[in-house]
Amino acid sequence: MQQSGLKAPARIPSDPIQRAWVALGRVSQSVQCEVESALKDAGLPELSWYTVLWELERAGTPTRPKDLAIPLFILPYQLSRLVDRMEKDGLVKRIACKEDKRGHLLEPTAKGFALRKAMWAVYAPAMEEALKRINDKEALELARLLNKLGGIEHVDCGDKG
Amino acid sequence: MQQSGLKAPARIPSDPIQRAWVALGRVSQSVQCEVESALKDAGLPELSWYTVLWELERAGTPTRPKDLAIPLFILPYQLSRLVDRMEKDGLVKRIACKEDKRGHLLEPTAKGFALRKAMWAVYAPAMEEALKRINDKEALELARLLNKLGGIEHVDCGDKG
DNA sequence: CCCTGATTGTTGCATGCGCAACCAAAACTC
DNA sequence: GAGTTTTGGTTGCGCATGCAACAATCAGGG
Repeated sequence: MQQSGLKAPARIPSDPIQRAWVALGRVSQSVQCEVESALKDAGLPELSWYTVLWELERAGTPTRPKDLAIPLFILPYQLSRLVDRMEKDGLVKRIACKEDKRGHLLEPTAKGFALRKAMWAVYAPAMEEALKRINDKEALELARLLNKLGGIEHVDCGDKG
Repeated sequence: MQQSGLKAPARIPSDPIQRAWVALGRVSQSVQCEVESALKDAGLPELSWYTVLWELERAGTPTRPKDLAIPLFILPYQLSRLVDRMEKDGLVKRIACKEDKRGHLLEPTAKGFALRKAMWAVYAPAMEEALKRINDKEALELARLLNKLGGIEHVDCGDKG
């Protein structure tokens, strides 16, 4: 009396999958935390602020929130409030959008540019430190596996010099 | 006039390191989100609740918060409030600790056991689904690289049957 | 025993977040 | 071009979170 083998869609993840899941959760939390701490200790804002500033800078031109929300993996209302805070701190400004009066364009201020640069000066070494246990070859292999896992294409992360 | 090469501690992460960093951030967020959504859609609480219940169940005996906080990568005040909510829902109970009157022991209730089981029925397939793009061999390699990166030893993640 | 210091756990407060409702402008339909 | 739907973005509310201060107990001297 053999079971069909087609009915049961392996409901229990294999041990290797479970190991990968656990490692992913713990290690990402751990390194994320390390870098965030470095920024906080330097009296700088959190990484999401950097990412917004970096995306705006990279775009090179005032950008709609909706065009930022997707690459940032962020929900519209999250971005809305993030921009609220950043605008209050004078890092970005909302400027009117003539083509679509519902929205607006986001543009970093001089202070915004300066802050991104200051953050990178802390962010970069912190990233280096957090990932120091693997070498470049391992890092590439790790990135490859992660991207295969997530089906995500390559994106830049920050300043190159 | 050659630079010493000893002074400058590579402050800019190499491209492979940056790629690994970005991939780690995005992919971990993405798969974490996927699994949390599955639980939410099933009307179940979030993963941290599962993890607490699982650790308690795994211990097999009433356990001090401090002995949970470390393996859970959680701060004492976070655990304190998490237990508040779980206790209010009748999933765990705080029982007096004779040896140390400062603290107490945590014990899952019958409802707590049942909930963990119900969550695993959703959690396991969701994990499987979220990680389906890699096979077992790749998962092992991924786990190995992540653990090397984080310097973290193996831990179980949940029910095996 | 009393004093000091470390450990264990909780809490007040301000801030942040998720959700669902909401508004205004655009786009589409007839 | 009035009516409906969709899109872009914000907001009120309740809950969660981080931080720093706090209380209570324990442990180790003198």
